[in-house]
Amino acid sequence: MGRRATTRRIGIADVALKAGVSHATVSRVMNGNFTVDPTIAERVRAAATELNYQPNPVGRSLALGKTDTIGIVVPDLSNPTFQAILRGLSMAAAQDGYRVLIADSSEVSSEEAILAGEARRRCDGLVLCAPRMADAELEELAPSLQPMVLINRTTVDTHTPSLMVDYGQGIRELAEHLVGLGHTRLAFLAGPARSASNGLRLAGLAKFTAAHPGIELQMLDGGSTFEAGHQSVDAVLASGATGILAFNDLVAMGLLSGLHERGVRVPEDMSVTGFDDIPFARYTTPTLTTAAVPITELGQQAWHRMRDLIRNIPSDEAAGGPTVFEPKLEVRSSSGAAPGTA
Amino acid sequence: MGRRATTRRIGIADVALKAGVSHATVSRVMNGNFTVDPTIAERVRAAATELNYQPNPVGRSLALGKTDTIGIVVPDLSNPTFQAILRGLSMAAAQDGYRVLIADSSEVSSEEAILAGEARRRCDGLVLCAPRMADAELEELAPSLQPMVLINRTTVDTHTPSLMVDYGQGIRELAEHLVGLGHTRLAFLAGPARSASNGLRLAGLAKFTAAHPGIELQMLDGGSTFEAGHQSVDAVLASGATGILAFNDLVAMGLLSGLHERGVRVPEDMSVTGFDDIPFARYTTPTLTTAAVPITELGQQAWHRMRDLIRNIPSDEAAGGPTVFEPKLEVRSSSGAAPGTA
DNA sequence: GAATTGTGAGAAAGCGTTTTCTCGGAGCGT
DNA sequence: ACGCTCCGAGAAAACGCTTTCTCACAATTC
Repeated sequence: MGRRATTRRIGIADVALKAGVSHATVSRVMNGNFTVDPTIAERVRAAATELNYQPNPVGRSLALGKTDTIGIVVPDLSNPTFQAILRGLSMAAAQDGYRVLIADSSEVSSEEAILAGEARRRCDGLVLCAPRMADAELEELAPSLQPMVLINRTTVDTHTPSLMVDYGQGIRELAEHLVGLGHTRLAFLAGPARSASNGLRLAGLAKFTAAHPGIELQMLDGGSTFEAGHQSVDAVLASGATGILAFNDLVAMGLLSGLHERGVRVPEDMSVTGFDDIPFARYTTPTLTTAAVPITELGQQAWHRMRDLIRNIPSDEAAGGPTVFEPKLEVRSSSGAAPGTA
Repeated sequence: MGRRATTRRIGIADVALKAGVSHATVSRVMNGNFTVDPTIAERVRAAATELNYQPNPVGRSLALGKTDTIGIVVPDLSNPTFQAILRGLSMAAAQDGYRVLIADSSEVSSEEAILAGEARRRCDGLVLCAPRMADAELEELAPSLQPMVLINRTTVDTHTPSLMVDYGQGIRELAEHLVGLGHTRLAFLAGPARSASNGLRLAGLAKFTAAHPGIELQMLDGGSTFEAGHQSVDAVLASGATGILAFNDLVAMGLLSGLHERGVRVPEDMSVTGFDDIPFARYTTPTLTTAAVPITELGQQAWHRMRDLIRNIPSDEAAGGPTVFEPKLEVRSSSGAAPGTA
């Protein structure tokens, strides 16, 4: 049995004793059950405040079968995208009296499954961002994680809400934007190879090239970080491209920084675009043209889906497939007319 | 009693039944208690894996009196500083099998106390970042939140570990750095008035001015965000100062961006410094001179202190006052010789 | 005035674990 | 062979709460 090392925290029993009633009555009073004589209720309340009684949430959770907590699994907490999702989720959940437990898988996909399971068991639901997890594993895991909301992933079973960002469309719009500025030689600074969202971008770009046979589009290896962008300066310059589509804003910023060091002017000599529209994108020099993803809102939506799942267990109005967020082209000053254009 | 709406999750009882033993034995096996006949242990393990049994952490927590979870209260999850603390904390705690529950007070200091209490009750300990909370309230709250680790705050009672950043020293070094570059007219773009860390910076600057009677230092109202920095361009230009000490990197970046729009060259016409050395500081244009605070490490340290608190309840080796982190001057290219200097 | 309904509060049964207590039985010494 | 110790496993209590069940007592009705 649990040994409480220190002086026992004061519990419902202490209040009951002090008020001269039973535990049950104290519980009823604390939960606003009105089948209690006002006189007694007052006495209980007085005792509770006097003892500064605070119900133990663990006992409560055990009895109620719920924890008022949801978990979120993210691959990397240092990534602004996941920070924003977490923030949106946390704020929205807090509005409804729920807390958020975080689990950072550190990009280790084997950890994702374990962390997800552990987090789920401690919580009433799970928001899963697992971009690297294999489809098969996700599919297998999904049933045991319900209720769950997926970010940028889907399962075949329809009752797992899914929030997707249309990266393909976004990157396409950015490419079109560059073409509209007269660029004919483009390069895509790709993200991590096994990233699901990178795959979506590639698919979008495939459509783009199909629609624009005259435009050259090179694929450059990159990554998802500042450093990756910074280190790819040479490759970018060697490519001869004048319009660069970076995997995301971080990469674009790294690239911007590297180009500045090399004396390459943006956008006069070269145009650079990001993706995500993280808060910093507005304040780079030059300010960054990007595709804005309403990430915080996405986190918020994740909570709303989760809330629906938790509340009306039978209702399944979200069966209309994944909710898709369309990125919005955000033209700033890192993109401009191609060199040699009037 | 708790009604389980859906089909009951499989519990210890199911395993016991299948293995033909008692709950107790299953528990013993699951916890690696070796006073169990290996034959039976194997049988139990087989039953457990076959049923895919996963112990319910809530029941476990109730029995054990611990949750293997710690809480962190932050004033604003969109602030990179707190994101970094959270990350360091979360990663370090995960190493030891602990999880992190987050509570964002949204800068509402009245919320801080309530959130802190709620989080604490659900967890084994609390890391508190409450820069706006009144000293008296903190002092009053502290006993009920133990074990607790404070960030950038202290209590009079000595057994609450405290992690402090020496903002005063950091801002002083930045100011000295600017003076060393020949600047004689400086301005400090202050942070939120009630912020504890802003107070520390002001104290540091007071020492600075005392030591440098010949140097002019103006105090400008600012804030703690990009926007604040961006909006203070006019005030900065009007001040006539050539060396600007921004409250933090965010403000510095906003200012940098605003100055660029106005055609003011940095560092040729004006030097700008930040504070914190957030990851982005390396990639601004120009790269930002700042005082580096090892924030992630601070989060990590917070966990280590917490771990000590949780493990050896009596031991109190940390009684040597708060741990102070000294910011390290990080000279980059946003600071340079004062205009008109050889 | 006796039977019936209603009301409010205590007793007790969970929720799912861990751990103490207890006890049957095997092993050993005399 | 008897008694003692030791060991392994089941019974049961405990963790702190919620909620059903139950029952005493008061209030109504015929």
